Amino acid sequence: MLSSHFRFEEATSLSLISSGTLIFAKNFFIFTKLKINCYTPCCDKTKVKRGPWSPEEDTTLKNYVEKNGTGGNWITFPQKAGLKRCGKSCRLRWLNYLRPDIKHGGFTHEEDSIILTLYHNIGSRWSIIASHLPGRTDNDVKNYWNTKLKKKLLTSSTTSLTSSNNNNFRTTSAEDSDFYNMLMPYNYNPFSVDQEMMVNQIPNPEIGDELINGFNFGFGLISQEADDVVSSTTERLLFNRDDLIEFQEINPIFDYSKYSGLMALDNISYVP
DNA sequence: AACTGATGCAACCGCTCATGC
DNA sequence: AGCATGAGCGGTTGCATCAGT
Repeated sequence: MLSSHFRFEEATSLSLISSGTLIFAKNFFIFTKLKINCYTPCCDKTKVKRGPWSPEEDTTLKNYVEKNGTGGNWITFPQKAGLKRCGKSCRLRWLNYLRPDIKHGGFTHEEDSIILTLYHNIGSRWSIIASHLPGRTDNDVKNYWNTKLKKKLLTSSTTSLTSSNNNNFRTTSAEDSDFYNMLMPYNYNPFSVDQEMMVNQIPNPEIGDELINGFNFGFGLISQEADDVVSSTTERLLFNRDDLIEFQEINPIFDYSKYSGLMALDNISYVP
């Protein structure tokens, strides 16, 4: 049994522009496609061990993988390796902790910069972001963002606002200043020319042009035909260049040339 | 020293995606 | 085309540790 339907919902969008100003753009209508389907648990949770892994379990898992590989099937892995764990738990433990190429320890300034750039461009696609940071896992990056980087970003922007009457980035500490320099447009481009740059923003005329540049997390879809465009697509949309050109024909205010390549949209804001 | 709230991070959960039949 | 299954993802939770009182 599989069914799906669409939903419009009112939402609040957090926008951060390059001057460090935080703006809440209210009354967006977020368009989401909902799917309702059957979900089959991967294992019987009453029969597997849960919680933190013991050193013995780690050794068993590591030894087995080093000798035999993962076998390409994590569901049957615990039985073969002699572990009383869920296959998903084994996979997670290996990928996030036991893999030999995992990098532990603090993130560098350069890594911060890469995370910020990618988060700006593609949002919380942690696996994609992690793929640009050798040795880092999606879980690592996600935790780092949620516990440190996000706060650092907000603190830094607040400091800038309170310490400056103009758009200069005068801050109260060298650390904040360095962090702000990192937020300025930089040259890091995670995608090759062939892969094309992914962008996920459409400027929203309801908010104003000043939000188009810099760190703009708000976007809108404009035109009466928006509903048709949206309905013909699926969630996690990826538009190619032809799509963008077509999109511009429908929405003259949208300048596709600003978006060289693919555009990823999870939620599409709809201005009725 | 004892308590309490904050923080960091490993692990889990629920879901979608991809693939094969 | 539709279904079943396993892999992978992102959000959330639980718990150990830390810092402050």
